[in-house]
Amino acid sequence: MVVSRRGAPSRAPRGLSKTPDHRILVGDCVNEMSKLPAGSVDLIFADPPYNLQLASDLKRPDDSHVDAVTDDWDKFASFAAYDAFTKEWLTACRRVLKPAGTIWVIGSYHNIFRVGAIMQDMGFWILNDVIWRKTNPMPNFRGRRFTNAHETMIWASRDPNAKGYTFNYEALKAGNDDIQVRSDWTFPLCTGSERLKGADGKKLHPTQKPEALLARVILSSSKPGDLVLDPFNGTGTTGAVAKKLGRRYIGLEREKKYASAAEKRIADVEVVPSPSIAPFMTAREAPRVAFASLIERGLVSPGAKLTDSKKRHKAIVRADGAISVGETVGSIHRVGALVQGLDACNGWSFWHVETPKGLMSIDDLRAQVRSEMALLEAAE
Amino acid sequence: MVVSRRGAPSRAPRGLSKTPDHRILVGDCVNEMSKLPAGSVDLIFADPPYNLQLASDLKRPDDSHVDAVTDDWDKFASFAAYDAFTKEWLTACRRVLKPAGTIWVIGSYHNIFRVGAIMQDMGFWILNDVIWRKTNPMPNFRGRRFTNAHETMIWASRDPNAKGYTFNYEALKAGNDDIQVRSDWTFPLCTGSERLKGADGKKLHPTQKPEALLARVILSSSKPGDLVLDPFNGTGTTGAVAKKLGRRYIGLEREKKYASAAEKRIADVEVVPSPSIAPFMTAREAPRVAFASLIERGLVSPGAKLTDSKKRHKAIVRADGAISVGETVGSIHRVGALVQGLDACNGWSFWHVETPKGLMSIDDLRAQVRSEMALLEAAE
DNA sequence: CGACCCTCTGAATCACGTT
DNA sequence: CAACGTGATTCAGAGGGTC
Repeated sequence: MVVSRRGAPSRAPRGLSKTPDHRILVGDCVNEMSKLPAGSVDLIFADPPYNLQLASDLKRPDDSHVDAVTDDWDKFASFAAYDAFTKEWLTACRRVLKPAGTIWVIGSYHNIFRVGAIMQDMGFWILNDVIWRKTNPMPNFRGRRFTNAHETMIWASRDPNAKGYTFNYEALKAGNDDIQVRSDWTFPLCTGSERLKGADGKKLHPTQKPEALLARVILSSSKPGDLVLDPFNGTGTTGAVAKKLGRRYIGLEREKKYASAAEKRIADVEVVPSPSIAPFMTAREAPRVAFASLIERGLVSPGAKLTDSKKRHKAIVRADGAISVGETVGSIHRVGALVQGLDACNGWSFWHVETPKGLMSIDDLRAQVRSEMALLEAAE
Repeated sequence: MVVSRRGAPSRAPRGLSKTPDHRILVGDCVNEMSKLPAGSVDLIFADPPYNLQLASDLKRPDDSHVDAVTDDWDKFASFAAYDAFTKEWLTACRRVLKPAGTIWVIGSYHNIFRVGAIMQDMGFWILNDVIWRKTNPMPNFRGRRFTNAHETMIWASRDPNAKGYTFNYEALKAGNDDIQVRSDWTFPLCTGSERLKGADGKKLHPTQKPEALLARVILSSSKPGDLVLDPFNGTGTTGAVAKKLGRRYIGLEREKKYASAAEKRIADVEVVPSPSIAPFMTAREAPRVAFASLIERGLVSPGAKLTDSKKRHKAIVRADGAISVGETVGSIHRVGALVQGLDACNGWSFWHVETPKGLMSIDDLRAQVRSEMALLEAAE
């Protein structure tokens, strides 16, 4: 069972749960989503169909059928049909998404501009557009355009100014040689043994995405135990990677052929060892330690002298946990800002104290307190 | 005299012409375009306001202020207002464009989806979307998103199935080591001496584009002697590059300050004797390979054990590309430094992994990825 | 003159919990 | 719900000064 390190499991224990952790529902995605509870999904990944043939299976806003894409008029008619289709499934997605959930949509220039504009109009808030750079794109045979070597993903929160969405910044950065991950990602196409084949030995699905792409999506914007939904399940890449990474999954798929292939695929997936995906404590999430508690624990004495690392500024520690420079009294942050003439300052990293081992930042002393606290908690 | 490559001069001989080859018209771009003859322009490059929306100011971690775009021209009341503005200038552009002319529009995720959808609705036909990958983007200071490291350009013809638009495929390919030019281009920001400065020594314009970007746009989709138009002239980068490459130019600019600076700039430009493409097709950078990509490519598994060459230290590989020793999680470099009690460590040479061929440094695995990438690129 | 260090800056939708 | 206080957070490159 996947458990967050700091508290309750994010789902019911397996024995009590009536629904499996990974399931594919066969049917129209809008219809299937209508049966799911609102605000229940942590992360959505959607790879909607975007060729005009598929759009032609859809209906115009006036409910008439679009039956051909042969002439220009119908090309524009199918834009309208495509927009209506897009609004419909995005509306259903927005309903099932948790307030702090986020959604990824992938597309090419044929559809991504329409999708992006509609998402903005619906109230989604774009966090990033991310480019998948293909290392091995299909060349442009006729030499009339640039090689179409990328696809675009939109990553958005449900609402403007959504608070608390998941972005595993520190882990991503650590996996990227300590440099923050950019909005352009480079991956090869899904080929070789990863590509699902039909009975005829041909590729089963025309747009199967590489697992590496999904892995970065899921690792960046969800936590173990989270519920991931893919309204256009296809070969189940999202589900396979979600399971591998310890996330729960619901895939929606209209065609039984794909649904059953995906089910087999997901069933065969083994979950990676849990330590390799366990959440870890980031600086942001670390428990608060007041400066006063350093004094209470005897790590800093009232009356001690604080300086910055270059000893340009001095402050005196008060018994109450405030510090003073001349007549000025305030928190480590406020006084640190004041002496530097800045609006803000992180007092923990700015101020240092002389110790037998040399000058030490009070942040290092705080780390001592935190590790003591962790030991105490473990002993409980 | 500048002539079209394939025959007749594309304009009147200089002695008879009343209009200069390179000019800037001061005024609202829609109004100014209404005075130009229909179907007279070969290529449009447009860098419209992006409609950036956050008013609150952003600071770097060192508390310095980020000089963002806060100009009035980038303020719109709503998406609807921005859409109306976009439709207006695009309509004017479409009128002045020749039937075989093409248009480029650059933007970011704030506006490009709206612009693209409107272009499609108006009947423009998208030929490519092209990504400008910035080598040196501004980082994400708060660590809440991916580094916004690219902008998107839409390249479109006036009509669906437009015949005879200019695309200098062979020349581009020849200038790119005989490989088709892809839809993702890598260039640095416009900085240093190329960046126009005001009297105060600060940047004159907040959004000046690099000349290398415009050079590739103009070289790819226009011919010498062609008329290039930029409805949002700004500092005149489009005009300067157009002149350098032997194209004619009309720039439209509302603010006199920018118009006069651009006029001086363009006047100083010398036309290159025979436009050669090679200098603009910058070499591809050596690919940077992150530790996470070894996992993504299956060379290292999540949960695998890393050791140093003498097997004194052990670490576990996480799915996200970080590694862990006990409760400690971090990059290969940071954790390598920690276990050795050092300030720094090159994780690539320090950590090894057990393979069928014996203990192998992860640096050797990285070399494998690099050679695979080189092979794939060469095979394009 | 090079090596090294410090400073500055670039189209950016860049917290969050408590009171 | 607004105001407030704490405190977490950056990459590449240009340019200038010093040793």
